[in-house]
Amino acid sequence: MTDKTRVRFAPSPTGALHIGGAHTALFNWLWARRNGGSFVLRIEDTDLVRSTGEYEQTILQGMRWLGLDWDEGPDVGGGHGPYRQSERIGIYLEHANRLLDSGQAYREGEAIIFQVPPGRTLAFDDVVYGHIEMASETLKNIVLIKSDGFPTYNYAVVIDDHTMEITHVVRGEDHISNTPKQILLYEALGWDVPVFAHLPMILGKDKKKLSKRDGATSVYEFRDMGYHPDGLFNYFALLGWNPGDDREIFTREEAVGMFDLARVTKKAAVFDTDKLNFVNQAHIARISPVERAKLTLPFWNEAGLKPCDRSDEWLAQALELLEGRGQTFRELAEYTDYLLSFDSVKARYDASDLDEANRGLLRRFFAALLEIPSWDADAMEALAKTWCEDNGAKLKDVAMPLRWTLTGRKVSPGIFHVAVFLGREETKQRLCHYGLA
RNA sequence: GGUCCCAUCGUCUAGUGGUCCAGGACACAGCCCUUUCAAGGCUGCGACACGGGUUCAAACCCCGUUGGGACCGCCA
Repeated sequence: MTDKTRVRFAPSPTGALHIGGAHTALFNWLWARRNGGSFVLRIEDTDLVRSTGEYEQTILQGMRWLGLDWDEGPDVGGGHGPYRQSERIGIYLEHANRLLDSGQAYREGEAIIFQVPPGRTLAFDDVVYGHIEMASETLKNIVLIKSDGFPTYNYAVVIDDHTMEITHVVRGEDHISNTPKQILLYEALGWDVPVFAHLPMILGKDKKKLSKRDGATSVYEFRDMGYHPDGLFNYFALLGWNPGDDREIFTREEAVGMFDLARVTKKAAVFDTDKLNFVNQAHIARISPVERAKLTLPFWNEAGLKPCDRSDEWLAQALELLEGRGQTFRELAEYTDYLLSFDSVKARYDASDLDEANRGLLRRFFAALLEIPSWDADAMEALAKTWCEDNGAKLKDVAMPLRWTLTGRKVSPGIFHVAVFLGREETKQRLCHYGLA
């Protein structure tokens, strides 16, 4: 016997780790860590046709990426195994036979079916949804063991949660209707019922269940789009829960310290990419420049920008130039492409917007700029301002063309800071390429 | 169809009978800053689904309506 909190996440390996599953896993993890309890990972692979070992691995990797570590599971073992339902067939059969012997279940062909007793009120007090009850006559008899010898979900989940000594069953709201059936089985087996906490569903923009139409649905897709696991974690935590004050940006550890199942909300939540982007941006901002560069590496590589030619320090500084611009690592890579490669500039800009009058003015200004004694942003800006004043021009008349020739874009960080980062020689070469120096 | 669940700004939410002509965040708009875009600051827009009760008093309690959703599989 133990009074230690034990929770579990029990995915079936029939696909990647999707948003709903990740959300459920995260809340279980939070509750386990908050209480110093154990987080158990159980694989519900009794659907022979759809389950694969490959998907199981994908789910495990997705959880690791999100930072959800488990204490017991198919890969790490533990004192309550095995952790794959397909390896627990004997246990299911043993208890099904007990039910057969006591006359509470009957055989139908190869299957074993539980006889639902009439006149019973099945009630439980959900941590999130409160008191819920259902009359037993609204239930059909429950198949325990299928003709193929494998247990059904509603039966296996009861056997497993009890034998694994799960104290809190934290799962999606779509299981509320299954709970009365499971309570019936707990009682028939003579077992205590665990605490139930159902979590609100996560919906797509159309307020329907998330589907392919809603874009990314597996956590891997978020990784590949450039989200930081801490950002996704933070956003998921905010879906159906809040700390009770105005804090919205927090680390995993901070969330553990604040989490409480009693503060979980009941209403289904719509997944909002805008808010996720905001939260992710905040997490990108709080990590160190070196870490930021490390996480941006794959996206620079993907864009063919050869970050390996640069030092870690150089890459970190390139990113620091962005000063908060960019909501994903993918955007960080995109917004710094001109720093790593002049080719990306040439592909975007051909200087065809400049007429001879413009070029004349710009050549005179850039000549002065390239001669500046100290290659420093403040000095450049000061020089540019006085030069423009003396020549009847506006600062943007020279700043924008400089921006275009250096970055190939109409928006960028402060252009003199870009020039400083690029260096006097590179700046000169880019200006020369466009015939402006 | 049966059973169950849900219902505050476009979205995430605070709110558990008076302190709420409803607070925060994202998004959106405007202003400031400014060489552009962000970031930051300020301002604005914007909700208690509807109808009945209960009460001196209701976003909060009760009933109904409407609208969503889930489950009702030898899927999980």
